[in-house]
Amino acid sequence: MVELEQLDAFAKLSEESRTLLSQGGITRACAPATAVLNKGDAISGAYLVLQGQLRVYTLAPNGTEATLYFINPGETCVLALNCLFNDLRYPAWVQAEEATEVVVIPGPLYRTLFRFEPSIQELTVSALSVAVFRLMGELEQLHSQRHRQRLANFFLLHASSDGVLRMTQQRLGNHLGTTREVIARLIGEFSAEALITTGRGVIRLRNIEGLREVACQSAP
Amino acid sequence: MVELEQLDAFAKLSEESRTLLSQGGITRACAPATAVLNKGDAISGAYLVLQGQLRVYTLAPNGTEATLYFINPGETCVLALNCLFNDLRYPAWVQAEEATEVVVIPGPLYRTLFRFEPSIQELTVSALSVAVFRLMGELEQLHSQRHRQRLANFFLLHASSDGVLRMTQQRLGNHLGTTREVIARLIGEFSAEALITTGRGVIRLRNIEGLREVACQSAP
DNA sequence: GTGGATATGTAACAAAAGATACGTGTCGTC
DNA sequence: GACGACACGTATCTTTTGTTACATATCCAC
Repeated sequence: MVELEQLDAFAKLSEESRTLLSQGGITRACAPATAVLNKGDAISGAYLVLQGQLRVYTLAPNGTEATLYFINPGETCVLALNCLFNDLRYPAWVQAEEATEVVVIPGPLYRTLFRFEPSIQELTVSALSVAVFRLMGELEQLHSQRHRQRLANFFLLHASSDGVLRMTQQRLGNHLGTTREVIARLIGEFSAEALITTGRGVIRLRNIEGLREVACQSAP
Repeated sequence: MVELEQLDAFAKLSEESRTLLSQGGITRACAPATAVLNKGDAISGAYLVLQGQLRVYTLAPNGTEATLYFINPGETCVLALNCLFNDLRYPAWVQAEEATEVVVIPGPLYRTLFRFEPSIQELTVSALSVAVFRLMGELEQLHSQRHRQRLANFFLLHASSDGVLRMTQQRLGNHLGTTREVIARLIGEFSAEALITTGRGVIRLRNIEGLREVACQSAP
């Protein structure tokens, strides 16, 4: 588990700020699959993930979800930063993927730190930058790729190093913003092409190169 | 036309920084419809739009464009900021929509200003924040709305106050990330429903309320 | 006004994605 | 081992979007 004290940005802080942070930060544990934030929530502070993974997603009126991005240990939630700096309500939903521990740094404290600590400025700007890049990449993909490509991509990105991905088709659909049936169809194709094998709640990648080809092939 | 001196952030700078900026900023005029930046370009500084409008878009392998966002006077290009702070190549294309004037603030100068001037920190963070919000909105729309809704939305957002939008169907297609034919089809529908009337290179909104309904109706 | 460039209308078809409706398989638990 | 909850497979149908292929219309320059 990552401790607050181990984070890069923390190490560079002044003694005073470090004390402020240690005393002012509120640690919050989130069980897997529980809601952390909902659309419209007021944001009390900056969210810093220590352990686990948060998933930020949208929920369309018809009920289909779509993952916007993940927040990994050491990263902060940019949408929360946004809300802090611009006094807005939270514009999406957040869920804990695994058992997750987050530190909430109260807004006033964060603003103070931002004002005086270069390393916090750095952290803020770079978190926002990364988010812009990720979102833009998503947007570009969504415009130019079919589900087939995006699914192959998802497999390659999220499988563990031994080529195994533990995830149900329903959840895959939620990530890509489509339905289980569509995922099943595509998985059927991939299976037939011997790119993967499947089990209950698990995908095993069998032909990484082939999947890469699918993920990269340009539109017709 | 907006002068550098009239911008909010500029007014709050120290005398010294103001001099630096006036001397270090490079003004660049861009004719309408010309390329300002291409994917892969190295970025020499922060881009600040004084006049006109820049359009940031992606170009899929099959040639279809899709607008990511617009940069209006007084705004900066966040992707350029990204590239500056993270030393990356530019990840998209930029085009001048109208006759546009931009100030390029060289990277080293901008970094210095960012380090010492709260108003520049503010500007940077808020530019990034706004971008994150816009991109997220786009992403959400793209997941949950059909072309029909998105087009109605585009009409409402981009028509002048008297309900006129001067834009060809080809360009509408480029913005929404689809082809002219699809736009023509939808425009045909809207026309038949008396929501709009059309001319060569111009759309006239006839029933704003009706369009709003189309734009807001939730998925089936 | 003629010609070329540009913009639009539209029909017909193909492909992708979404919706509906079941049947089947697998797991844990009682 | 019987049950229910959950996960998966699949077939069919509809809607939406993308493609192809022309015909027509408008504008500008000469």
